[in-house]
Amino acid sequence: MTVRKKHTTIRDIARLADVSYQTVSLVINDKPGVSDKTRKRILRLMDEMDYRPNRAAQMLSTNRSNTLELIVVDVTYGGRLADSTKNMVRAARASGYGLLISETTLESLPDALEGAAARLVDGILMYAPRLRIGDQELLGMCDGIPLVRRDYVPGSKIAWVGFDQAYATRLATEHLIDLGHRHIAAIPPNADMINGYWRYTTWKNVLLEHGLEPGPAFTGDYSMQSGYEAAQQIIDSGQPVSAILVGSDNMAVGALKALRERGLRVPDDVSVAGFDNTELSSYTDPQLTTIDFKFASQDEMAVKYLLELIEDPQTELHQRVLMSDLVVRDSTRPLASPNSGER
Amino acid sequence: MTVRKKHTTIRDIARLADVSYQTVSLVINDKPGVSDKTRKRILRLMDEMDYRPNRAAQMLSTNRSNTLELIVVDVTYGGRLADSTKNMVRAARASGYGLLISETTLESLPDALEGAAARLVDGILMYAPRLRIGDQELLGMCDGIPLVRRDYVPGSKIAWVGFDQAYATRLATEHLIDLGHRHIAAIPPNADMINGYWRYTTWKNVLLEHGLEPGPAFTGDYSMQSGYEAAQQIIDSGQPVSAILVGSDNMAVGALKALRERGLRVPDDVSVAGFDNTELSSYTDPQLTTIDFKFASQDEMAVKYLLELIEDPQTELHQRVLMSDLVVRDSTRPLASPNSGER
DNA sequence: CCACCTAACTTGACCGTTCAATATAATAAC
DNA sequence: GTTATTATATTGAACGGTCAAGTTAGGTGG
Repeated sequence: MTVRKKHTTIRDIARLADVSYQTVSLVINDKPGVSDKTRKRILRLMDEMDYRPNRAAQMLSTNRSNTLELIVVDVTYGGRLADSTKNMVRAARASGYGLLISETTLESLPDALEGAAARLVDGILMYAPRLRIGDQELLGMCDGIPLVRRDYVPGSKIAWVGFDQAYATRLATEHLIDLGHRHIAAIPPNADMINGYWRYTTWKNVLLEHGLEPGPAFTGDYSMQSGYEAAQQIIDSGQPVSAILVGSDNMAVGALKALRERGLRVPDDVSVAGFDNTELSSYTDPQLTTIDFKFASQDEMAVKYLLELIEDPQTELHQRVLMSDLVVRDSTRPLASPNSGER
Repeated sequence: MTVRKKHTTIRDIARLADVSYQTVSLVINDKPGVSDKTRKRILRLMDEMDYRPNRAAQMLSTNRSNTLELIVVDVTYGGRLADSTKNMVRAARASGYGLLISETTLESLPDALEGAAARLVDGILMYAPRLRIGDQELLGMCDGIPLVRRDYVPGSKIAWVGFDQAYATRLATEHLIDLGHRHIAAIPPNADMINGYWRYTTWKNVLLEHGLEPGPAFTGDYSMQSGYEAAQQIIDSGQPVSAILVGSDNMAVGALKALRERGLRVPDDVSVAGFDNTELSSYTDPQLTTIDFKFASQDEMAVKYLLELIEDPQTELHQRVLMSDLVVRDSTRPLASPNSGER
C-alpha cells in the first residue's frame, strides 16, 4: 500500500529555486515583486515537485478557509434537498470555495454554529424551513460570520433568498377558483414549517376573499405517505370537495393514490394541484398541475449572495424574493356543471 | 452588524488560568499530567470565554483534519444521491468527523484528489458509478489517503462497499421467469455505468440460462424521461414483450407512462419490475414490484469502513458486498396463459 | 536526612504559511 | 558622481496549536 508521503513545502521549493521561501509565497498568491524569470522558475519547480499549498497553514495565517458551510436544521424529509446540495456545491466551487455540510437540530444549533466558527468557514448557508428565531439571536450565534438563509423568512431582516409563498399559493388557489371550484380542500406542509404556515393561511385568505368557505385541510410532512393519509382524511371528512391544493408534488402523488383507492377520478371528480414541479409531476396519471419553483436559481443565488457578503461585509442586508409560475397540466379542470355526464 | 471578534486562544486561557498554554493544550486533548483542580479551572475558563480550538492550527500541527471528503464523479442525475449524502454526513459526524463534498468529472479527478490532499482530509469516500480505473492508478492519485468507494466495483481490489448487482438482477429476472414470462425486455442503466453493465449482462445471461431469447433492451440514465423513451422504443420494436425489467423505480415510472399512453395495461398486458424500492414504488398505479436496496446501510458501512482504515491503515483492504431483496407488489403477475398461446 | 520517584507543569522547537518591514542592486535624475 | 527611485528579494515575526524533553515540588523509602 502506498505510504503517505511527506508533502513538499514552500521551503523545499525555495531551496531548489535558490530564493527565500517568502518569495515562493508571493508566487503562490500571484503578488507582484517577483521577476518574471524567477516566477517562471518557481512555477516550474512547483509543478515538477507537485507542490500544493497546505490549506491548514494558509488558514492559520489568513484566518480564512475558502470554505462555506451549509447547515441544515431540523429537516426530516430529505427529498428535494439532494439536488439543492449539489447546486450549492457547484456554485461554491465555481467561485473557488468548498462547501461543508452539516446537519443539526434546533437545540444544537448553537453548537453547530460554534463548530462552523472553529472551522474558520468564511460564510454560512442555512436551510432551516422550521426555524423561527429572532434576527439578533441568530446573528449573535454567528460570531460575525456572514449568513444567508436559503428559505422564505418573511419578517426577518437577515439575508435570505426564498420564493414568495403567498404569491405561489395565491396563484394556485385562484387557478382552482377560476376553474369554478367552490369547495377547495388543502394539504399544506405542517404548520411548524414556515412554508406550511404561509401556504395554509394564504389558501384560506384567498378563499375568504372570494367569498368561499375554506374546505377541510390536513397537513403533511412532504412524504408521499403523509399526502396519502391527509387525502384520506379529507375524503372521510364527508365535506364536499371538488379540488385539493396539495403542498408538494410528492404529497400529491400520495393524494392521487388515496383518491384512486376511494374510486374518485382525477380530474373528473376532483382536481388536484401540487407544488414544486418536480420531474415526477409529468409522470403521474393524470399529469399534475403544479407550481414551478426554480430551485436551482434559489440555490445559486443564495451562494452568490453569501459570497457578496463575504467580499464586502458592508453590503446592506436584504432579502431576495423569487416568484414562481403555475404550470397547468391535466390534474385540474373546470368544475363539471351540475349533473354533467361523463364518458 | 456584528463584527467578527478576535477569537480567544489557548494562550488567553493560559494567562487567565495562570498556567502555561501547553497545559491548556493537555486539557483540550484530555491528556494526563494535569491536576484535577487545574483542569477544572481551565475548563471553566474555556467555557466562560467561549473558547474553541482553532481547527486550522490543530490541522497544521497534527497533519490531520478530522474531515472526510465525498468525491462524486461524473454523476449527472441527482436523484438518490441526496439521501445518501445525508446518511454519510450523519455517520461521519457521529464519529466526530466532518464531511466535505465535492463533485468532479473523470478528467479532473486527479485535481479533485490533489485538492483533497491539500485540505488534509483524513479519508476519501468516492461515489463514481461510471469510473473504471486500475487500482494502482487510483491509489496512486490518492497520495496515501485511505479511500473507500461506495459502489459495486467487482474486479477491483480497492476497498468498496456495494450491492451485488448480479444477484439483484438475477432475483428480479428469475421472478419474471417464474411467473411464466418468456418475452422479457429490459431498460438497464446506460452501459457506461458499472451497474448498467452488470444489470444488462446478468439479465441476458439469466434468460439464456433458462433457454430464453433476450427481449429488446434500451438503456436509460435513471431519469423518468429516459425510462419513458426506452419503453416507447421497446413497444415500437414490435417484438413480443410481456414483461420489462427496468433499472430503477424512477425509470419504471417513465415506462408506466409510456405503456399507459400506448394502451397497454400493467400488469394485465405487461409486467414491470423496478430497482431501488424508493417510496415512489408504493405510490404508482399499480404499485411496483422492485428490488430493495438498503442504501442507508451501504452509506453507513462505507463511512465506517473508511474510519477503520483511518484508525488502522494496516487493515487488509477488502470488499463489502450487500445483498438485496425482492419486494413483490402489483406490477408483476403470472403470464395470462389463455391469451398468449405459448409458455 | 538524603536519594529517588512521580505527578504536575513549563520550556523550546516546530507545523507551513502570510505579512510588514527592510535590504540590495540596478536604473534614472540631476 | 552623488542621490533618489524603483524593482526585486530577504528578514523576522506571527498565526494557534502539538509534541518531546526538561524542571520543580512534594512524597516515599531506607
